[in-house]
Amino acid sequence: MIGQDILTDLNPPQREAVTHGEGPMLVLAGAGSGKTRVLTCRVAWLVREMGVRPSEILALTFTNKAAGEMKERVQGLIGQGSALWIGTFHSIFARILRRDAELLGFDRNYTIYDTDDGERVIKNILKELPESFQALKPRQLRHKISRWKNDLRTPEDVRSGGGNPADIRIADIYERYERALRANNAMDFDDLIIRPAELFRKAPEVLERYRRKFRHILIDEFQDTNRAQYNLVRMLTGDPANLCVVGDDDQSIYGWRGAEVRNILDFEEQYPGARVVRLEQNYRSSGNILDVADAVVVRNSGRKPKKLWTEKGHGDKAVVLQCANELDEADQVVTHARRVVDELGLAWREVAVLYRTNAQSRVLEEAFNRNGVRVVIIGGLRFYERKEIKDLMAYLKVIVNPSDSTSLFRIINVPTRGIGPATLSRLNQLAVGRGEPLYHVLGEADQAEGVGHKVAGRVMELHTMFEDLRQASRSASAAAVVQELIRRTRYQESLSELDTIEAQGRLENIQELVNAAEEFSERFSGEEGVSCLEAWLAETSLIAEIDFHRADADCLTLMTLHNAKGLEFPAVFVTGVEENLLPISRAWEEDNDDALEEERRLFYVGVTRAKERVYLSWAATRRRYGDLLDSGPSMFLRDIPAELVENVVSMRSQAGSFDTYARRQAKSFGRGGRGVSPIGPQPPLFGPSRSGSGGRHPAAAAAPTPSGPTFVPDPGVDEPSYRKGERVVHGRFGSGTIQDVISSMGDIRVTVRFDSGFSKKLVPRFARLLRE
DNA sequence: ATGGGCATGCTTTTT
DNA sequence: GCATGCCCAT
Ligand SMILES: Nc1ncnc2c1ncn2[C@@H]1O[C@H](COP(=O)(O)OP(=O)(O)OP(=O)(O)O)[C@@H](O)[C@H]1O
Repeated sequence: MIGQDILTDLNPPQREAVTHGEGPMLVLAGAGSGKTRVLTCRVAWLVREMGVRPSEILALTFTNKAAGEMKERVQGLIGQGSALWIGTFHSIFARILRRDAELLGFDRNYTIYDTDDGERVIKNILKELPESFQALKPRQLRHKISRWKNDLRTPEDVRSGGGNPADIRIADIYERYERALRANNAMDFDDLIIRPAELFRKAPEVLERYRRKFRHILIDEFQDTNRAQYNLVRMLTGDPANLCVVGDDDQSIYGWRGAEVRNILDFEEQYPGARVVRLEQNYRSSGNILDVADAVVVRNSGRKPKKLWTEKGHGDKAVVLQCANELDEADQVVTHARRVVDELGLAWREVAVLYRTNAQSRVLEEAFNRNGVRVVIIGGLRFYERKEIKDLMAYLKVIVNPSDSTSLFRIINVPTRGIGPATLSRLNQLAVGRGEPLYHVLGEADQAEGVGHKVAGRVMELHTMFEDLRQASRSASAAAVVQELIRRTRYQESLSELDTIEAQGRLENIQELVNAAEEFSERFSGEEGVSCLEAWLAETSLIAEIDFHRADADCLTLMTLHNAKGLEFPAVFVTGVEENLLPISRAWEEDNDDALEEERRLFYVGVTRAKERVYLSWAATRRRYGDLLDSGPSMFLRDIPAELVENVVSMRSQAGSFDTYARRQAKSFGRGGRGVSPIGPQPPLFGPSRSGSGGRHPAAAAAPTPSGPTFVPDPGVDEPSYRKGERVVHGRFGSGTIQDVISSMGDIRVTVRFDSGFSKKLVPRFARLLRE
């Protein structure tokens, strides 16, 4: 039978999806059911059996790593594949944009700005605005603007949309931001999705070209596409739409960045006549693991019901680790990781430790290091976000795109070369006066008013260097340019002279960057009209930390739950399964049930990464912002049937409850030291266990403590009731008036209108509100 | 121009 | 609690 080898390892519904002919198709299925495998095999099938040329297939994945793996596997099946367009939305459309950027008023060599660059632009804009704008935070502004862009709202839309007055002011900043990016010949991440749609509208012939080119479009992790991405795909698909999307609404975990689950839920309406394939057999996890994950996610409303089954049997129970604090938790995780590696005969690379926030990684990392276990941490401070790396990249961006003044500003005096703020402002004045980018006046620094002879000379020297490197970059490899850049800026020397441990680390990173450039240069086979350096910059701008993740070193992996999506490990630890952490407390934001549901899905994603064993750990107290936070087990743990779980209570946790008890006693009786009784009452495993946190916040420290000998704290005591119209003071937001009081899920939430004009929904228990 | 000292904000997740 | 960023003194 033809195509036999492609279909061999597929079950009947998978085959149905792989061999589906023309027209739209949705593969909607739970975790580990082989969706990604379907997509890969389908690409191979289209080429081998349907006569589709590789260059006519567009496959969109969530990460570059997933794209690489898919490419590799397809190549294995069809023996070719370099012509395939497989990549992330961002990298594919960055490429498409590069070709026709001129039609949008950008140059082909445009720079891609990351969030940090975007914030710099906003900071610059704020400098030119009156005092009343200065309280706005660049970070939040950038986030807000990004959301608007993803929702396809222009500054005009925001202004006329009848939003609150604050937003209308911010629309001005938004408009300036867009102008600034254009002046810098730069695009941010959102532009990479929005601008192609703009291009297609402006130049229908370009759209037509790509429509004809991409006869088949396939999308993985469809539940995490946003509105702009959906729109783009909609434009590109013909009629009938040869569009195959694959996803799981239960794994939608990027709502906070604009992803729309509705894209997948409404697919059948949007593409009438779409074939829907459901996969129900899970090949990854044992039964208990699936049941644990299901028990939590089943509580979500508005999901497409689905039940996975497995041939693997129940397998091991999930192990719930109750710990005293985050240090204890880390020790427990290490101990059990050792044990499971031993019991199941695993390599360290087959174990993953997951957490909700990057901040949790530090304690875990240290515990593993102490115990001689090598770990690799994904995320947190990313390689291409380190200062020394960003500096060098900024030079390269200027070489490729001289209009990029944001990058030029960044490095014009790094390492220091005597071009101080005064010089800079004069140069800038000259440039602005001429309506040119800063770079253009570097060569004539001696013409600028008030710039000394010596300094002007240095500026012109810098200009010469840029020009030389620009010249060289047309033919030389990226590696050669980087090396020459480092030599001429004396970047390494300037670091070595510092002679600190920190500088040592930075030097190593620079070496690492040179290696990366070399590796790329060897791989670079030449693209029409694109230099090696340009191609390398484009790639590095869109790289994610997870893309580096390789299975070669035998290291245990530490990463966030988000980064774990799409991966699988024999043993998985989901840590910090506590109230306020998973689900995370969002006391400072608008509350809605959607957020809680997304937390459930995050838990679901984490648990379903496990093949054989899953551990769920929680700590009774945890240090956060330097405050001690009493949290208690996550509500998710309560949803798991007892028979699926094995409970382990750490030694310190047993002793710790006594400690806590003693501390409370000491507090309420005004005595220090430990209690006398060696046997403290045990706290209930489930149920509230909170108190005011200590630390630098007087409001919290003033919380009353329970006085009786029973341990169960009285939740009413430290939660004074609030009334509408009452005046309160918040540590950060200042004073305001209570607008509304609601109680939901056992929490009291108040809406406060602060005198500064902002309204916030707050949970008084966390928000440290004081009465005025 | 550097470096120490202080203040601030941050911890939700990232292409 | 930590990291960054700003200010001022040198
Ligand atoms: N028909 C099959 N027979 C045996 N194993 C399979 C089959 N289909 C998939 N698998 C295996 O099941 C595991 C999960 O597959 P895959 O990653 O494609 O699932 P997925 O649906 O994309 O998962 P998730 O949504 O959780 O990322 C992989 O190890 C894969 O090799």
